[in-house]
Amino acid sequence: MLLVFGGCLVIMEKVFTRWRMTMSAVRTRYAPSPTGYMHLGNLRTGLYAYLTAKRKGGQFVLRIEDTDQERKREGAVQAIYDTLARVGLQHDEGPDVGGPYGPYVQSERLEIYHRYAQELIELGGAYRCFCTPEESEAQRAEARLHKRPFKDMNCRSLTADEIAERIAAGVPSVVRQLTPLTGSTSYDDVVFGHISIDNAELDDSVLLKSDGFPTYNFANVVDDHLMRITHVMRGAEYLSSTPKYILLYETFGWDIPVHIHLPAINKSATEKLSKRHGDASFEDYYNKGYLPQAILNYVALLGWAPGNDEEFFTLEEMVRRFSLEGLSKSPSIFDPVKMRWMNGEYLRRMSAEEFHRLALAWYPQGLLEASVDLHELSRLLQSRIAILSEIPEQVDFVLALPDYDVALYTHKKMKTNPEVARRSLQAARERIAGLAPFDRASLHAALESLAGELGLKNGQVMYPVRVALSGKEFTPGGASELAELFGRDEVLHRIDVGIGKLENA
RNA sequence: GGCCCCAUGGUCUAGAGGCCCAGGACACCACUCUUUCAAGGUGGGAACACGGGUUCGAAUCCCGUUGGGGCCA
Repeated sequence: MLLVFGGCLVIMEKVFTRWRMTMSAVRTRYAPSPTGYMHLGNLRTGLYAYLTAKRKGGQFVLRIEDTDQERKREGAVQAIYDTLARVGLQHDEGPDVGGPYGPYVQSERLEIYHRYAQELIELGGAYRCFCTPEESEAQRAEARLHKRPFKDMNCRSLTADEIAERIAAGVPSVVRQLTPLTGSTSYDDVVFGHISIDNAELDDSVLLKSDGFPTYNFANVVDDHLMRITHVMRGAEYLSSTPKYILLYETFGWDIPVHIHLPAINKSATEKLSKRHGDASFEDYYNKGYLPQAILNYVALLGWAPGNDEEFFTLEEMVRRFSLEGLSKSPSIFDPVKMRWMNGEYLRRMSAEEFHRLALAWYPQGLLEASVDLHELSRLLQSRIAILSEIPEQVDFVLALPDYDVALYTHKKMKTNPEVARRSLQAARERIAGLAPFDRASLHAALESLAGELGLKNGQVMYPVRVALSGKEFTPGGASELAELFGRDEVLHRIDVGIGKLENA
């Protein structure tokens, strides 16, 4: 009778918990480590966390996980703020903006972890371990030999007196999670479904290090609970250690948040995105001339699908369209080619003025001072580049005519060779010298009719002129566009150089 | 090695038993437009890892194999 009653209570409590979870506002957090760079997979996790919260009108919290003091880097926190600001993921609470559940930097929460570690020990969920690193290592090796997880049975069974004695003697200690020897722990992940593991398989991992810092294994649970996080989103690498966190929540008697693990983003089937190759971080791409919005958009699509064929979304649209059902469980490979295409697409879709404003930062200094219509140059460039960093190489011929080879004048499809080119250039020079007005349309018309008069194809005149003006095989814009850009004097000069080359060949 | 997870074209994915001899996008190829190259337009090749079940019917459900990833070392 009592058992039945107890069972009812448990069920009621579960129902109540679920009810409370759905009724209260969604709170998610983004918890990067200040390592100095923002991994794209990480950024995506932050994005999804943001979307999950905002979709339901909830809060998005920024927490700095700096318990790994070795990986900490100067200026890294600022870099996190900068990146979030650039992509538009505005946090409601965080170290810089404050909030009711601070501090939001883990290294400033050490007493909190100490307090809860002590409580956990009293609740039987953890124990003090006095083993030296060498002793622990030996035990671990022993456990491995027997294919058993590591549980420090010696320290687990220390009496209160023994513990007090050692503490009094100043023996350094760590706090380890006390994982059950029997039974199993399970939870339901939104993406991966039901995850279950035998408790016997769990390691007694360190919760609090001897230097007083907590490990991720402990801090994430304490903080997520204290910060009222309702939906935990993180990389799938935590999928199999989450049962240990569940155990912690249960021992403390805390509500278990919804867990959402996200598959990794890799470089290839066997390689991860690595910092070394400069292909892993937001900054890498940003500095290469990729647009924050394009990066965010592309990354959003790695692991999430809206359910239809759309693939261009502003952040606001993503907030509206995002749904956890669209998350996929298999890891994805970052495709730099498609990333590049998408960035180009963003470039092409923006207004000419907006593009020009961005392009300005990539023009060589000399060009900014030259008497060249940069608005016009930008217009020529807009459909021809996919990344802003391609601008310098595209416009290098504008300031100075390269020393090119006359072989350039030979083009099969255009039906030109040095002979034809020389004839065309000489005639074009004459025609252009007296042309008025000197603009693209009249230039085009003049060269076109010139071709007719010479009995040549348009390309047989246009192509040599374009080569003479640029000294390059490919250029943004054709003969008339470039001529307009340069102005008469420069055009005549460059054509003369071309004729000179052809005569000496 | 033990445990957990994953599996649609080269890549990102749609697909939640019949609408699928599988749709979209990038990439690739061809054609087209054309004053070069792009951009644009049109078309094309290309996938349900394998083997067993379940079912009238499976890419979709179950089991196994293979491959891959993660965690613990």
